[in-house]
Amino acid sequence: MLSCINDNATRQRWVNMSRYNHREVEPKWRGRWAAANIDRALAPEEARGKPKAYILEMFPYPSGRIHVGHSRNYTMGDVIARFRRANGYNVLHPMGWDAFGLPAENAAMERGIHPKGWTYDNIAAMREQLKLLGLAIDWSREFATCDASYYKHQQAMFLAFWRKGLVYRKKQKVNWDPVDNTVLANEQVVDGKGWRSGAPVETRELEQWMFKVTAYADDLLAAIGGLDKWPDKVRLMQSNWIGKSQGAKIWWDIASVPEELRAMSPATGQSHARDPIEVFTTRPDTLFGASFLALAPDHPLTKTIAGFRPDVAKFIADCATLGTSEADIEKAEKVGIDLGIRVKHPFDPTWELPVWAANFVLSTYGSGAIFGSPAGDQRDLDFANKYKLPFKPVVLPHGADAATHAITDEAFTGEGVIYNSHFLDGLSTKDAIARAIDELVKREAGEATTQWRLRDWGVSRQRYWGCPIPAIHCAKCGVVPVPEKDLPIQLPEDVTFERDKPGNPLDRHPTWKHTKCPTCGGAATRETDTLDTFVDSSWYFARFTDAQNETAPFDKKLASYWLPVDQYVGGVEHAVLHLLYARFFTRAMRDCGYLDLPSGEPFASLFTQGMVVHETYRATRQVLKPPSVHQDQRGKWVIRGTTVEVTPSTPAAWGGDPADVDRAQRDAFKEFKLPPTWLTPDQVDSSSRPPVIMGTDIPVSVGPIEKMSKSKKNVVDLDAFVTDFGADVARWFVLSDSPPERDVEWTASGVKGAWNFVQRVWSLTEDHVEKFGKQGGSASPPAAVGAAHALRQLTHRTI
RNA sequence: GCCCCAGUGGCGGAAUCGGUAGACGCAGCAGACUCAAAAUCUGCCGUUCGCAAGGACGUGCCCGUUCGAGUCGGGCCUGGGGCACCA
Repeated sequence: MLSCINDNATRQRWVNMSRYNHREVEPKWRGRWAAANIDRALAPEEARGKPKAYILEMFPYPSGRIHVGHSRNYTMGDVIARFRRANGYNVLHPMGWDAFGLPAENAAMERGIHPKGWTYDNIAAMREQLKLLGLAIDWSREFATCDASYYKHQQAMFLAFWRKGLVYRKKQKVNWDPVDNTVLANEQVVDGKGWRSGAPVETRELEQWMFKVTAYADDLLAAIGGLDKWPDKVRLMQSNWIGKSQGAKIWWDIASVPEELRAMSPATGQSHARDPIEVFTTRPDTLFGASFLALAPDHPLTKTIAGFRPDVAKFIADCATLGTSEADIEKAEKVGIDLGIRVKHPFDPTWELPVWAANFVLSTYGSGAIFGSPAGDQRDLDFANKYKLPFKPVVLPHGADAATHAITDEAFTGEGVIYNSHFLDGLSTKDAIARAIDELVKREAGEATTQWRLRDWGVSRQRYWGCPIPAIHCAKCGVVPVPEKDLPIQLPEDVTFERDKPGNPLDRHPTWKHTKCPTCGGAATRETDTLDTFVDSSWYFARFTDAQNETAPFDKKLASYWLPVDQYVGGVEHAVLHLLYARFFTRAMRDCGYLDLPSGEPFASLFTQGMVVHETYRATRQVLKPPSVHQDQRGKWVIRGTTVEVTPSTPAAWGGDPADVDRAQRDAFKEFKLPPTWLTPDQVDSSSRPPVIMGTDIPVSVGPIEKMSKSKKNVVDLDAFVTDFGADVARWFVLSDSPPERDVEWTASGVKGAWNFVQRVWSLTEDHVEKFGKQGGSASPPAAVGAAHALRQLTHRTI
């Protein structure tokens, strides 16, 4: 934008106009930069002493079109990349596409198109839009994760992880839609029902592929301390997610069980009628306040009881309709059922406690069983009160009187002095925990233990549009890896997505899964699960360092030169999962010999940018009459002078389908309904209050200011904006309007400010050139196409 | 429900150690210049009472610590992100 104008005629024209014409300037410089190839990262041996700088923004999912909300992330990375280059760094600033995922299959199902075509079409459109922004990106390294040339390396790495013992198979719960006969993602479960079928969701257990993230739990936690260029909030979220807690395992001996359970137990070996129940607790100091044991609905013992108790079976089924989302499970009303088992208190064998199943106990944490100590835990207290289970307080807050302190509706979760607890009386919370564990060990009723919240990563997806898992199921040899020479296992393209053909298209494909066992040569079937798309994004940053490599995921030397990423920029919504998985994957790649990176940390510095938000607009429901409504070129009924669609009501004289009515009859429509749909900002005139539909006086209701999203239609399309105002206005606005880590609200007044600023900068330079003329060599170095020239422009840009 | 973050004029925000709340900017309004517009320049710009001088209130809410709180402590409220199959 500050670049001098070398072309005299053009300059004269603009000076006369005295106005910055982005429609000429921006394409011109984009073309020059592309021709000079200034954005190409240098190979290490070319760099000759330049320090490296790897700048990366979280790569986009190709959902369709880019709106100005997306542009902030890339603009921030772009500014850093240009600044580093101007400072003499060898900069790697690449771009690619996180291209596998559910939306492509949804589009395929809804519109009868192929996920592959949909995805690559979107990529083509979005690439052109991104280029309009004039980003300093090394496009020679572009790839999409759905390219077989990318995922074949992912398959090879999967096999390497498998050999290293980081891959295993395990039963996992999934959401099952009994009508569509398909596995549902959590977002596809709405109020406990499948989003398409509306049928109550069931949970099923499937044998799934797992990555052993917990093998690195200690290191993933400890290394957070060294990530000093990460935001504190992200480090805290990661620590909490890994969730290391010290506590105790306690084994509760069985006192009595229902007759049916005793009868079905074997005389020797493991038996639910005899084996103690294991629970994990961080508060063994409150053991004397125990009131009950609670098991997860899918605890093995609960399931066994359900075998002869229909009420327990129904309880399990009811819990299953909540789906697998932890948020849904914990928000549900706390309910439980007495399993008819009694256990002995570890410190007093004459004290018997009931064993319940409860919907708030998670089978995925600890042993899937807890002991309830109601006075010290709100959930336990609510549960005890609801089912009239007796309890007593055992922690006396500092300053409280033991004679009068009582717990009714509100638990006391803080620290204090233990009382009502025999040998623990008078101890502090901390001392009582140690003392209780000593006693448990002495009585062989428990032991100290470390518990992690972090679970292993289930990577199996029963979906088509993902990376095929390179495994073969053989009746004789079991599950065997695909030999590396047979990679890639490519997705078949002749698949169908009709709704009435349920399940995974890979699984029902007539030929694809049938193959030979690589071990015995007998008939065998391929694994039809594909990998979680988080796997694709767990190593793409390494692929960018050597994106064209055909024989390996990347050259070890190149990856070791560029990694770690010096500045990673992305949304805080990825603060836990994506970043944690990438940290795991990098360690796994290191330990499988792909990478020379002792720390195993992929991102040295992280920045989480704020969102771009915008007002939302909704049409207010009303009925319109014919003159204000007409049919546009596509045959849709719209409000005259707008693109807002309305629904024709059936004419009074005709009772059939409106689509069948002939022209004359259509003109006879008496009424059109404007439903309360979301409206895009360009359909709304927001200069009047209340805002109205553009070109009409129909009022619009203004909704909350939200993150720009397709579903709320509060998006400003990038193409149209750049055509009207230019990329620099868009870039300047998203950078200047608000601190980068905070949200920025896209407003007309903000755009005007950015526009005025760009104009002012332009006229400043224009005036300068007019008054003082060009300063010969210093303003325009002789080697105008060389790096010096580019560097000078970038310096100007960066100032 | 649990974990994390944010709340200050019309808007973005500033106030670095507890010491004049609203720097700076955007938008807006008024004026100058201009045939006119744009650009530029000047002025006004938290709410409220007042002719004015000046006063009162004011940093999401309540309570506390302090001579003094946007800032420190406790308790809330609202909005946003995440909760392991959206990406």
